[in-house]
Amino acid sequence: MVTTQAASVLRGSPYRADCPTRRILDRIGDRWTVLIVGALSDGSARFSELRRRVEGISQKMLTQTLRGLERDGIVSRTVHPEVPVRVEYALTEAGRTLREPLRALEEWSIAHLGDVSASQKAYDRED
Amino acid sequence: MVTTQAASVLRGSPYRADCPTRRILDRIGDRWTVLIVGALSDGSARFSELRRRVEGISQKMLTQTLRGLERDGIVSRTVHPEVPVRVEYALTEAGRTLREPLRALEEWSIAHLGDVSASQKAYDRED
DNA sequence: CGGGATCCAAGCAGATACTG
DNA sequence: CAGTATCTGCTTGGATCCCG
Repeated sequence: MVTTQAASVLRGSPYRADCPTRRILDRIGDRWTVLIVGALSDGSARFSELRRRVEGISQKMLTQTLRGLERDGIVSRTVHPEVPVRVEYALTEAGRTLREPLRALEEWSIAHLGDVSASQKAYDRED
Repeated sequence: MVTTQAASVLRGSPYRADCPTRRILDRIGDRWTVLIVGALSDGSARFSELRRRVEGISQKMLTQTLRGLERDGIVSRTVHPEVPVRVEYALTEAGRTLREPLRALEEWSIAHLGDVSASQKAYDRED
């Protein structure tokens, strides 16, 4: 989507496809972005190290997500032309400022995980 | 995945599939949740009103997302058995506390949209 | 080591038709 | 009005192979 529909959607009010929040959410909502930003919060890391930190991610998704983050200026990519190539990834300044809102979300998650789980169980039991 | 791998993943450190943040992100990252929560921040609304506020959403996705949010205890659903049925949706207490972290994310988006766009253009131009 | 390219399966989401 | 049900296309993402 966001192809032919995009044009017609652009008319609208808030909560629209062109809304900045929407743009960012499309990025951070992709399941891996937050994990990668989190993994890089401790400091820079190379490709294989990231792959180990973000357990469960495939090589394809790691590459793809990193490209997107690099494109958005959230992550920097540095190639060291050594014998076996070494590539370092790190948060940019913008990336570091993103940690705060993400942490807020994480704290909410931790604080409400119990409530959410309980609510889910209650919902599934009846109905 | 998360099937056979899940067991082996459970050993791990942070950034795992069972991590609370991950659970929440799977929910808010689904493209519509944040928009709906935002639309309900102004107060309760009925189905058709929500559909108008969150422009571009299909009836199916609105229903589906609302069910998920109701299950998570973030949104409440009240059926008024009147002549034409009237269904009111509103944020629960938990839902209201979620507005804050989401707003933080939104503010970051607005603050950095320019940087991100510029970075994207620069990235696309070269390379 | 750090990917790029390709193939393919599963799930997500839109359009449409029907219901209490 | 507020959905449910179904059919179907398209995207997402894993697996695999290959390259500098």
